[in-house]
Amino acid sequence: MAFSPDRQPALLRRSESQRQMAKPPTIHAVAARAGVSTATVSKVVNRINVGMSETTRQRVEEAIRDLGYRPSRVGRSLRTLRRSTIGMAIVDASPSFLADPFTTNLVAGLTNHLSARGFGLLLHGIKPHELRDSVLVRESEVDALCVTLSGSRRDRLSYIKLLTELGQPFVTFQDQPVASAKDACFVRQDDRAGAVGLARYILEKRRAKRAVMFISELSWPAIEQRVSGFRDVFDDKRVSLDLVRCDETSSASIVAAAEAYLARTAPPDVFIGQNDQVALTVMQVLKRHNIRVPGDVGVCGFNAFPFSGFADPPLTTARSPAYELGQLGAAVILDRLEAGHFRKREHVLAVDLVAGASV
Amino acid sequence: MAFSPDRQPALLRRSESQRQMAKPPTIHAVAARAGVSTATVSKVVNRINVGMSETTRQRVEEAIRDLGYRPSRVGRSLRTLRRSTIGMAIVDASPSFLADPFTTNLVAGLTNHLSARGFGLLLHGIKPHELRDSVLVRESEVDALCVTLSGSRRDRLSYIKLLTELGQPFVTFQDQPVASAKDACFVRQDDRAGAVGLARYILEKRRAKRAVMFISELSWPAIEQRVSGFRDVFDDKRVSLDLVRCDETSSASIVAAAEAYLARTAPPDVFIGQNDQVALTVMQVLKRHNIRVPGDVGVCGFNAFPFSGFADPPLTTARSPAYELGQLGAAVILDRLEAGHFRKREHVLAVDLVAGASV
DNA sequence: TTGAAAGCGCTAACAT
DNA sequence: ATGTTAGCGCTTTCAA
Repeated sequence: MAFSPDRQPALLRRSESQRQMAKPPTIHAVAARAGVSTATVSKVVNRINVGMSETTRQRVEEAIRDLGYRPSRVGRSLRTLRRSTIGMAIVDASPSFLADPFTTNLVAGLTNHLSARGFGLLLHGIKPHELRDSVLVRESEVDALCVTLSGSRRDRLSYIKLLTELGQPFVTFQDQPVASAKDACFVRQDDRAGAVGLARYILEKRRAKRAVMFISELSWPAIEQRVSGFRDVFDDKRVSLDLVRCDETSSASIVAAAEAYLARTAPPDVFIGQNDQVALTVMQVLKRHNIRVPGDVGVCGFNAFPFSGFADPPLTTARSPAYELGQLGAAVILDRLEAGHFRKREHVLAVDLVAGASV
Repeated sequence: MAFSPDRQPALLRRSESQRQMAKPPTIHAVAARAGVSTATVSKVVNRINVGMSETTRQRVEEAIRDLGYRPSRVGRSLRTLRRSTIGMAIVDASPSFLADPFTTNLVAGLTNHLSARGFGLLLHGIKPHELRDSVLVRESEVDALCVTLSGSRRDRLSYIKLLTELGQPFVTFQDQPVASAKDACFVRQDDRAGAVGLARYILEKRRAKRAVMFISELSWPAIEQRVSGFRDVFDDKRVSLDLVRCDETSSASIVAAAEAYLARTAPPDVFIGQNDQVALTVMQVLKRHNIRVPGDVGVCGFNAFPFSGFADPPLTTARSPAYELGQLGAAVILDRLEAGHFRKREHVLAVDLVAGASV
């Protein structure tokens, strides 16, 4: 039965105009060439070799090689209702959402674990107000979702509600468990305990009455936990804690905030950065003001990213197991897909003190 | 016609045992609920509203909302033969392949551009010898590929040959054009010119007879270009250039290499890092040896990652437009998909000198 | 203004 | 040991 050109759908006509785009061979082409049925080809591709003659297998493999056949994951997914793909949504206002070493290592841990098991990671950076309209939410294309959220507690709850309504399992990183999210798992590190450890260490090393912490304008759950950890220890010991907000993705903004703070008050006893980048930047400002670290003031960061140890002095900080969190999240979600439910609602990894020489 | 349970495929049976996994509503469910055909639902979903009654549209939208229907991208892709997904393969030996700020910014630029246009980015970190067996290569699941390659020129050529044979368009980042790759585009920055600029700047600022450059064990095309740029200028002015190899992903390895170098010879006039991390780490080692920068020796890096400016002294380096490369790569590949061919074989972005105070 | 129907590439139960 | 067949969810042409 010959098709008249007009009967062809517009889409196919368009792609036909793309000369380079020779249509890739399908399982039918392989079957025809090998002189077998598509079912047989499928079995060879999927290594279901029970009771298949060696010669047939070889003929099929030859045909696959000759034609350069690559099975279409789309066809398979439609049939099996599995996509072997996990979506990762990083909800962040900054276009350089991937610039933070924490996120970066998290994603690396995720992909490495997933890749090794034949799963792909579909990455999406999403602006906070765009989550509802994002492809990941609007359309169904992954087996499960991973998210790192930002914004106020209220915002985050609304995102979690939105995700829950999708009816897809998801893992959130660095967020507190939410009971109403039934098919979700909360993977995080113990930021609070990490901050408590740092705070105690600081008070061991030096007498302190005043501390200041530089944090981001955008609220992140992990940062709130860190603040709360510091505050608990400091309150107990009657140490005051100022909070200074800045755009932590911009060194200029951190510098400006530090300069402004130093202009308006005498140096405190301790400067705390919400992460290492902030702490190191503040340390440079202190140097320019001839304020010695740790002589005059102490400085500490958070995350222990690789080069924090090579600052001068080496930064006192806490090691965030970001890569491990990513791996764990991947493992947890693959297990969920197998078992049909999350075995635990929450996983918490420890944060260890890294004693530098800046406190 | 009733199905006996036994007739159900194993896969469906298995997923049935996953109680939480209620099968998501399909376009048929929506059609049934709205009392229209699937064709009509499809038109509503895709906003093809020509000649559709307002009431029908509303009924359909209501049904969509009531059921929480999300169109399946798999079904659509199978029909349209488009996946709206770009694969990104980062061929790197290190499991923390995403840790490098350059790569990180590249990927951020890619996803941001793609996300905004409804495309997803499927991320895969791949070990050099595993490319041939990776899902991205073995199976067909994306419209096009992006790659950053590593290894010797010969290795890279073999990867490019492999990718060419897939019959899929691809973009490589930071690699030299290869004529035999017909349906490929080479997007890179002018590393060579960047190095030439740095070398000239160094020789303007100080008399130098000996330079040493710390580079990675694994060969990267961009690094080769940088070496070649430095060498050209230095050869011309009779400045010697030693190359020292180390594992640039490990600060311990950089430190060890620097210590070993200093133990075996007098300090040279200039230390060059293949990137900022290497340069900053070397600078710390110099400090510990009481070798002043830039008093005794000059130091320069490459990439100008955000915190290189806050080292002490601020690092002299060259700004790599990694984020822009990612955006450009995305734009180039989407255009290829539309036009049917790459309009240019190569795109080169400039690398600008960042004069710090370390030279 | 709407619907019927074909078919995208693949898998797996069942028949042969 | 291999083949037949139905159908996964969707889009689009053409008919009504």
